[in-house]
Amino acid sequence: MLTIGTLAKKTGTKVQTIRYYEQIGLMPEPDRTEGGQRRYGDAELDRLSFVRHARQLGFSLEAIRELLDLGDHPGKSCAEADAIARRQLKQVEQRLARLKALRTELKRMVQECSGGQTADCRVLEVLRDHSECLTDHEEIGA
Amino acid sequence: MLTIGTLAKKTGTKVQTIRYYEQIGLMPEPDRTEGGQRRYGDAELDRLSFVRHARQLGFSLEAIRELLDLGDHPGKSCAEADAIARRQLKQVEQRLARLKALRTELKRMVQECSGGQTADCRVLEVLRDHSECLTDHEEIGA
DNA sequence: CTTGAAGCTACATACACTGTAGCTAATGGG
DNA sequence: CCCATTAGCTACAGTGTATGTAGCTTCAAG
Repeated sequence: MLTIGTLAKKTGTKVQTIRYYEQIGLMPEPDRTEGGQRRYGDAELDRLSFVRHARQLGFSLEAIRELLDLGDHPGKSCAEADAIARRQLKQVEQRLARLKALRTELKRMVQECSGGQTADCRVLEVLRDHSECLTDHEEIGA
Repeated sequence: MLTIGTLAKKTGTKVQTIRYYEQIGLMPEPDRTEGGQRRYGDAELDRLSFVRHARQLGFSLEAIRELLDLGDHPGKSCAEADAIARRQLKQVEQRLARLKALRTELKRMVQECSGGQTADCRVLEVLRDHSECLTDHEEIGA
């Protein structure tokens, strides 16, 4: 039986985050000691590892909820899990494209800064005047 | 004199967002009509354009606050603005690198899915067992 | 039996908005 | 001048994904 702290260490999660996952129903309510402390078994360790790994791959908690549910029904079609993963891949590719445009713009901004006074600063100038941008970039909220 | 709605349209911002920026002190308190409605001039239009453009480039509101402050003092050294932009560029490059690793992993996951039952689903399997990953990826919170 | 680490709950905070409810002002047409 | 519509107003709650804090309790080792 693992304490919450041990589980946290084993999965690279903060203790609060585990309690948060429990609160939103992503992790089950575990057994408790007489004193009221949480104790976890291997099933919980596996589940939390799955969650953390999926989070590292950028899946939302909602997507993870679906994936967990699919995993709980071994007879179900794999197609849904595949769709979720494909959706995620697409999102990642979109973000990549946007970030690349941003990098270009930022690089240009920084390269042109001559180190003088802010009155002539290229960084501020570029920010002031969008028309100077060579690329499209619409990053907000990504 | 522009209404908040016109300003919103011209800058591609939601009306609420403009009021939010005012609330957090990023935009000044504008003049009001007798009836209490906000009216904006060109200075505000410029300022908001600057803010939105910087947001599109991924700068945080805090960074933007600093940049605005630098812009208000034309005699100051450009170095600070440059440092902020460089910091931002570095962040973008880090995110790019991480996203590339993620894409690789997700692509592999999706390619291997044979479309059978979830019991044999490669997508779920990969998520279950981190050791199957070929690349490092530590995306959370990016 | 004591001590100190680790656990507990409940609540606040972060970021950058977005949405809602319920009301008021401004504007254009008849 | 009156009415309807559009746009504005405030105040507050909610989003997602945690993280931090205060003040208390339990557990395990010595």
